[in-house]
Amino acid sequence: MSDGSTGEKLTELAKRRGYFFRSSGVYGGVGGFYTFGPQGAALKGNLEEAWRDRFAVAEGHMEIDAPTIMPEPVFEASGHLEGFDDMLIECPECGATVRADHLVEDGTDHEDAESLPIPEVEAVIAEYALSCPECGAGLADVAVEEFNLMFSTRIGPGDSQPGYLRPETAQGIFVEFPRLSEYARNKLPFGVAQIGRAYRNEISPRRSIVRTREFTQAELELFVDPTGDGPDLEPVADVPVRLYPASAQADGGEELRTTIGEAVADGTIADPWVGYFMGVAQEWYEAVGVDPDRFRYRQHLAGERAHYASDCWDAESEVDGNWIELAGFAHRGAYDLSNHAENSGERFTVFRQYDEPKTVERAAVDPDMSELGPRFGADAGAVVEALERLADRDRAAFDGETVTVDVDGERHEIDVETAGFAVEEETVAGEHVTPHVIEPSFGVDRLVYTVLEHAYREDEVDGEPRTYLALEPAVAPTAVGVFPLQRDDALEAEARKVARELRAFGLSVTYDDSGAIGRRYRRQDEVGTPFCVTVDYESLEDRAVTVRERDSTDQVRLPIDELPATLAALRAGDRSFEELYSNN
RNA sequence: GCGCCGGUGGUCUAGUGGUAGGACAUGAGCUUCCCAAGCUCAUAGCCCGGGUUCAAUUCCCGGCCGGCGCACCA
Repeated sequence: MSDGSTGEKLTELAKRRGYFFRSSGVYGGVGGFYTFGPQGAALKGNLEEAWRDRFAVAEGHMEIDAPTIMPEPVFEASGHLEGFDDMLIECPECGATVRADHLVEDGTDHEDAESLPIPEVEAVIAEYALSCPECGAGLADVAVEEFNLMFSTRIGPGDSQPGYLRPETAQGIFVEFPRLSEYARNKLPFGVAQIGRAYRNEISPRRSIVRTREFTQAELELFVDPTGDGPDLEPVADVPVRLYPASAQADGGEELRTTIGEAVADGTIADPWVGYFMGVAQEWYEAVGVDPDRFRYRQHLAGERAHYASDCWDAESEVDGNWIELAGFAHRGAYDLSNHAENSGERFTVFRQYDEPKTVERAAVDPDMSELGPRFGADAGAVVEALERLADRDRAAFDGETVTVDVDGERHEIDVETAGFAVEEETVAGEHVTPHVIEPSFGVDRLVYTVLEHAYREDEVDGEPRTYLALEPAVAPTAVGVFPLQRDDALEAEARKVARELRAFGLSVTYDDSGAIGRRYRRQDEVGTPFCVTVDYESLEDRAVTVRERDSTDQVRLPIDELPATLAALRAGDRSFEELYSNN
């Protein structure tokens, strides 16, 4: 056994045992892409299913499945075309690559260089004679290159329209908001979940499946009324959490151990919805096998927050000595919906009915077009609009005989009677509001990695070293290993029959009859199979088998008849092995 | 993208200017064996391209991939 880090040993185990490995290896591989092997795909699927159960089904939200390729306008609206774009400049002397916009911001009094077009950034660099922060070489006249983190493609042949692989699953939900809102019968709050792939052309993918170019997200977009009631915090109020607020990070302060209820009450977590999901997630992460001692919530620093987020907390896990982001809990405000409304011209609002209809006075005009038409010709429309705006803004302007409006710098005098000015009473039943978005966004691949890393164990059984994965039975990719005690036609036939019955019961089963029994236990230990069933000679007589638990290696004897239901209950967590063992 | 280091069976690794050895794993068999036992046999490897050379897995250059550091991570 090498004395490498857990990360190295885990990566090696993952390769060998079919959890995950570099993709397209026969052609040399390509950075940032991984294939989940048979065990990995099953584990990932189980985690996704667990997420779906908790965040979609148990919360009463809907789930959709949107395309991974979307047309350019979507990302113009979302801000990814602009904001996902880095301006890089490469030093001709030392070869260092630096962000051109950062260079400008540091070296001049420009504060938002990112919004400047590239030629202008180049001009500013030349003007101020900015130099390379690494070696000091002048960077005037060095080309600034654009690098967008989105993968681009063309949709259709010929002069087709540009498209992009989505950099987050969220946009697929936002874009369909009008229809989804209709489906939810326009009642806030409602949530839409999605589990799917997202793509980012990372400059430098690292650390196996922690940072890849194609990854799976599980996201929930909860649409809430900005003035509406918050969540019922009662179910999560007492959930203990470990918080690392922005203030503590800034001044080297301590992490905070508190509860969701207290953190929301004292304002550490500003938004109750964000707090609610942090509480739900805390318990969920523990249930699927994240070690609570290596888990925390870290608030984003002001400069770290995305353009849309007013407050954001990350769930982080500690793996191999580093904290990595597992999930983000962001309040996105109305940012996404109002941008899509503006860019698409569609309505991204929900009508909120007042408890009592309100009566309001409204000033309006009803111009006599038979007079304005002939008088202003093609400008008549603009004149009417000017009148409407004026009526809305300044009723007093209509107090006299005539009213004056400016259209394209020209003043026009119009009879108030011709304008058709009147103040009317109107009954308003409600108003259109753009919902705010609360977004819990989970990285599935990183969770797979964390769950494996936190489950990795080495111990000794009867003086022999053992490696095993203490995965939660509910998410373990293989539920049961079934063996004949030794090679023997009668034992093998019985064991195969047991395996068949367990599979018919919906359990994923590995059958293994090779080598010695101890070796087969170890093999299953290493992939994290929680239970193994061994058929021996006595089984043929007493219709009972040995069930062995992975972590303790304890064994109990169970009737074959009861096996499927008992193992299913053990897997679901409805029964515990300890209880079986002590009753045996 | 830059710098340093590296790339040999499935995995981990030894080694060499004349195409490679081990360990573990895997498969077949023997051993009536509930925690990696033993024995026999078998399968299986020098990242890719170019250069130097009679000859390259080995030396040189480039690429790809990986680790670490920097940068990046809306």
